[in-house]
Amino acid sequence: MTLYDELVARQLIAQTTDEKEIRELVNNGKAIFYIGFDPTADSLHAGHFMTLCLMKRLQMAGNKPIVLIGGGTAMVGDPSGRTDMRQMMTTETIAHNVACFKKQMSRFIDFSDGKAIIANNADWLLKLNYVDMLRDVGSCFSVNNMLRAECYKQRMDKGLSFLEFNYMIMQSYDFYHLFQEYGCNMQFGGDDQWSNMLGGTELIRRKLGKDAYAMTITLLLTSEGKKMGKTQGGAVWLDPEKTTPYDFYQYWRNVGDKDVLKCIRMLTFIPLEQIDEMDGWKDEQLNHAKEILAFELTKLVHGEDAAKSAETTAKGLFAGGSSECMPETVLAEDKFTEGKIGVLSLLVACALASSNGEARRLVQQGGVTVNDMKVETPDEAFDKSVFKGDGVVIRKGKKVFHRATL
RNA sequence: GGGGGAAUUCCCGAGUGGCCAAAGGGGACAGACUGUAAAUCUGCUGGCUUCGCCUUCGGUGGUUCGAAUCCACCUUCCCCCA
Repeated sequence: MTLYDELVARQLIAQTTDEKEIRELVNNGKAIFYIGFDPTADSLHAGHFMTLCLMKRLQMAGNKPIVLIGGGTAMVGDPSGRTDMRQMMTTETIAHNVACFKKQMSRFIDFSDGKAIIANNADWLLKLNYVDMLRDVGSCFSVNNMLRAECYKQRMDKGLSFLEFNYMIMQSYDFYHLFQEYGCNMQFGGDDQWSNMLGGTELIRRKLGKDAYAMTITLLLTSEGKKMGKTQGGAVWLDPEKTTPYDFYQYWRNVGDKDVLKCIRMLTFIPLEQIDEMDGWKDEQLNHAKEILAFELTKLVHGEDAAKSAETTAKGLFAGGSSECMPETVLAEDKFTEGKIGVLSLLVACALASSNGEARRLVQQGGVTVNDMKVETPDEAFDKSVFKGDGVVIRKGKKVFHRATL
């Protein structure tokens, strides 16, 4: 099976400008493609993960990836998928984020011997002169067309600043620049980037009379239509400091039934034949498929050891027993009053509740268990001595485990 | 440049002088059921020393016994005209 067919089989491809040509380039390792990353946070998140995997697949087939860090475009802010204006970022923050990205990406992309390139569009965008720019590329864009683009349409009554309106032009300029500088002939991106990407191919055609291609990747949505990789607390990060490997594992362990196979197909490197076999799985087996998904992804992001440890921890905890590996809080001396600590303070100290009120509610609703004993009243207090040694295992709800020690 | 409108708790959105910690929905969280899934039902959703008190309704001042609600100025946004 060719690489392109595999991408299709994995349902990764959403739209293409010229399927035949792209197939040809990609399969023969002739694509020099770029994908843009906006450095809006100091870590990549689960949403970037699929993109990184795609880059890896393509690189393994001999194609050359260009990671384009949007240090310049971040100064503008992409309005796509946004109902409000992005917050402007300082140059220092952007530089810091860029550094963090580079580090995380090297896990997926091989940057040795010029097999991949990292570029930062701040290097050329920030130097542009306004009038030159207008004359040079501004004439190639039709405002009428731009306004028809989906990403702008959504913003027509919510407000769209001129700053953001220019995002498409910046992104198009990037492609144009990379085409000339590195012979970059293809751009990939999320499906929400489609119109921005077309802007680039169009600009190259107009300015240089040459063809470049664009392909979008299916956005990974849950069966409810929400973006995958988001939790109430925000994104699922790839940085173990921001989302622990255990939590990362748990996120995938808990995906809905309907989404499991889709995730396995799109995100893992498990051979397609095996995936097809899993396709018929139900109930118990399907539940097992989630373990596979969680394990595979954790392995890819955090390494095999971390994945194993996350798996063992999860199995230990959910099988009823306890386990060594779980988030832990060391209780400071001043949390105790006369050698005791109340449940409410305990929950707050372990960050299981954000306030005493929330802690009280949890207890009243019967959601708190300490060392397998349900806490009945908010007045309950624990003697300092019980925290000695292995400490105390606190369970909030069904899934959140936490250890408190001295 | 002129005219009209908007800003409410995590989000959407009611509320136009006291009965407002603020309807309703969504989300989140907890309980029951389960497979660490989904669906469903229930509870819950500002803080605290919790039968009471304190801080919130874009910002700053003001009117009033009393303001999310009225007035002034400011900020941001939307719509119409140019």
